[in-house]
Amino acid sequence: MRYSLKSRQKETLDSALKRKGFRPTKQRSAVYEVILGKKDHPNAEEILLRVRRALPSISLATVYNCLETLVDCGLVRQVNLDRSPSLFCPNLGPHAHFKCTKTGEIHDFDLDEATISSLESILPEGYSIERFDLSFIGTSDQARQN
Amino acid sequence: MRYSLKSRQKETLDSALKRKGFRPTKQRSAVYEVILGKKDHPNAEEILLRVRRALPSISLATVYNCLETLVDCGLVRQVNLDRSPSLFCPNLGPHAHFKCTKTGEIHDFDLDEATISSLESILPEGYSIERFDLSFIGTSDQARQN
DNA sequence: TTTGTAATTAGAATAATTCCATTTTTTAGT
DNA sequence: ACTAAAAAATGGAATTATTCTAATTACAAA
Repeated sequence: MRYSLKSRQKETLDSALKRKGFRPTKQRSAVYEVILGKKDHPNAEEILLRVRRALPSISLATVYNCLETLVDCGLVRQVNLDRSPSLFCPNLGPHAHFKCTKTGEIHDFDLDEATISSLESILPEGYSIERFDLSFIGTSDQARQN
Repeated sequence: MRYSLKSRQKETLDSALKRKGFRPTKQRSAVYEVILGKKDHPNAEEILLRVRRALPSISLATVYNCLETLVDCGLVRQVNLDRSPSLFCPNLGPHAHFKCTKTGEIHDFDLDEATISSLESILPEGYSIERFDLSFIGTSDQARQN
């Protein structure tokens, strides 16, 4: 393999930033790495903790700034379930979220083309969709698997 | 017609409260009336303003308390779109929300049985659904119609 | 009608996020 | 490389929605 995972990530990041006219910085890169590094749904505070392992002086304001930039670039998705803090998610494919009311766990479920187009067909003419959020709230008997 | 709209509302409210062991109060009744009175999606602050026309001394804390009770009784639905304040909605039937990024308007779209069951079939065995939220973000060329 | 409990109230507290002013970094042009 | 201009990072203050607290008031069962 010619390129490591990290160097491919870096290229993705840099080209996405450049496309939007943003500058590459080590903070953005560190935040991006942290989000890709673990397939869970951390919030800004948790991301701060993880990023500080590599970049001890980064501030929470910067984490928020970086997240905003990454979301703007389409590299990361922001998820809001009820009134709890925003979560950030590396899964860019179309998917739904399931939140377990017992454990607080959040699971992703990929959506196939048929489901997506049947969802989008709910809206009549004249509505154009930028994105949609589908989330389920309930309980699951799956074990925690982070 | 034997009963006015309001007296039927009052019965619905009182029996739902009683079923859950909550007491009927004029504040709860006023908040409920306000939410049913206009088919839009007001937030707590806006509900406070509207309720004060009938009950000038009601406090914001009470509005929050009443809303929590009404949601708990299943009389009203709480809607959270991105990070903006919670909205409250009298439409109890299964529906999706559409938020227009240009006007901020929120429209409801009823979901039929087929759509609902196809949505629910996204989750595998072992997941039980208490509720789900489906919201679309985009633009619409419909005129504001509140 | 008392009496215990629940609900309302005003204001303080909290939590997530954004804003602001300053410093640091990055980039483009020399 | 050097430097000016623009963008980003930083720490702390400010904001906003919401919840909590402690005191008062209203309800409903006996």
